[in-house]
Amino acid sequence: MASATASRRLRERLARERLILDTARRMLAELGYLGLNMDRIAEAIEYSKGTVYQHFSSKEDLIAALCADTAAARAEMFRKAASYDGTTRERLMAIGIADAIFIRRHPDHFAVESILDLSSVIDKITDERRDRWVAIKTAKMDVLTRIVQDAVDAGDLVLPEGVPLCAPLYGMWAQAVGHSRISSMAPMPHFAGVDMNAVLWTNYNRMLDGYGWKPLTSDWDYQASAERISTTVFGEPSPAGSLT
Amino acid sequence: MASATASRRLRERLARERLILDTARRMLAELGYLGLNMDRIAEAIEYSKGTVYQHFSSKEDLIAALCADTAAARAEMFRKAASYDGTTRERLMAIGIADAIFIRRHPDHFAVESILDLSSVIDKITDERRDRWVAIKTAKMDVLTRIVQDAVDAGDLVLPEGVPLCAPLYGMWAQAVGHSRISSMAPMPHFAGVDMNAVLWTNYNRMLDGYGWKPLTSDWDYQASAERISTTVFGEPSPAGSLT
DNA sequence: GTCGAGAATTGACGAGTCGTCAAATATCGA
DNA sequence: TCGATATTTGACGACTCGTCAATTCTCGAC
Repeated sequence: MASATASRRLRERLARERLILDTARRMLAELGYLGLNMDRIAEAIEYSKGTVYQHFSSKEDLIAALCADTAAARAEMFRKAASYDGTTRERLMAIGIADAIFIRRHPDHFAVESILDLSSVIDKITDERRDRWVAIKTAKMDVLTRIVQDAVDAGDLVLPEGVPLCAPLYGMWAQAVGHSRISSMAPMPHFAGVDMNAVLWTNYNRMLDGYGWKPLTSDWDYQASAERISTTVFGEPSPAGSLT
Repeated sequence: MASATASRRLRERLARERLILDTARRMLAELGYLGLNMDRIAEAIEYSKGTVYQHFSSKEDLIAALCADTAAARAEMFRKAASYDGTTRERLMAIGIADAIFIRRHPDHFAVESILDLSSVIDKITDERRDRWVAIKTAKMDVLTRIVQDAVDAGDLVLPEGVPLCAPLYGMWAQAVGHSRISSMAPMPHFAGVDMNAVLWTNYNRMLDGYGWKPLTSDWDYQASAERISTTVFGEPSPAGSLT
């Protein structure tokens, strides 16, 4: 039965790929991009370097795989969050909460992703992996765009003439990206003692209030929503801090 | 007269440093971080590699110098913008405009800065240069915090209990950072045909409206403000696009 | 004009890493 | 047991970084 052998082979291959990924993730967190070393990885997993290159075409390709690994988990959390049954603004909030919980679960994901943002790095990964990477991002945007569309259809949100559907999303996305970058920089004295995570949430709400996305903060207890979403969808306490 | 010789020496040294920086910037834009090569720089400027290392202690140190180079120009533009004589919200807007014009003038600055954000890279630069880098960032935050303080003092802005002064700044900063990062990624189909720069400005205004920072968008022509600030302070057309 | 001490410049070199590939080894059905 | 096929190996070539002993240059003193 040839297929039994083939299936075992595949299983072993996947297990080894997992081993490489886990080892690389640990090393990357510890030593950074420049410290990550293919020879050391090979040594750590007790295979030769050639075998590592059977799985990943280059060091950068391996990093991209690390990224895709957590990004898949992130996309799944997005999907789950989007199915939350509430107002359109609560559903958008659910995505934000999904992301915040994701960050709590995978604190070093964005440090890895920021390596890939260097154009000279992304140029070195295989085409399939790059395509998959773009597909994941696109799927997330689809989920989000759908929520805005629903809000407009339901009359919760009225976008002024000339403002595209993606505008409020873009505001949240840019803030989330900026937040994760700033968090990974050297701490600024101006932010000492301030819960920047709570500030991020405050700013989300201020912006959506500015768009007039109903129900407004003044008419709804979003603190309670955050707790409800967190526990219902993810079974965890809210990551949003105290909203204002 | 020994000082004449010394002064000429210094001048020559500075000129060569300029030459190295300009060459490196061009190469970095063209070939990316991984493509940038100390031997090639030395060859291009027609000096030896050892001489390049007289100026910069490592490849990463050179990149940090590139960054500091434009960052100094940016800080100067911030300072100029902050002195604009208008409402507190216009003054904040002036900073945003300064930054947008800066991006227009130095389109590849953030690509360079993002290299430095990799922790394993910043670890390799000299202490003085790192300190200078942090000092520039801090100075910019000082300018901004001052504007928010003035707004609160003037009664233009009332921050709810528990919201720190830096909150609205953080929202703008995070969006600016996120925007520059997203812009340098592979283009998303959801944004095709949309002027993301105009969207960024829309979002700034929505958020500040959400904070109730007076005068609100509904009571003031910020389009006109943008044009006025751009021409008055920088003698250039507004980079904000059409605001909504 | 010449000299020589000290400053500036050079580029060969050691160390380290990436990615390859011919050779060695392991697997598995006949 | 055997041989064809799949898998693994690690020595190797190519490349880059950063160093430093050797070389060249500079400039004031005589």
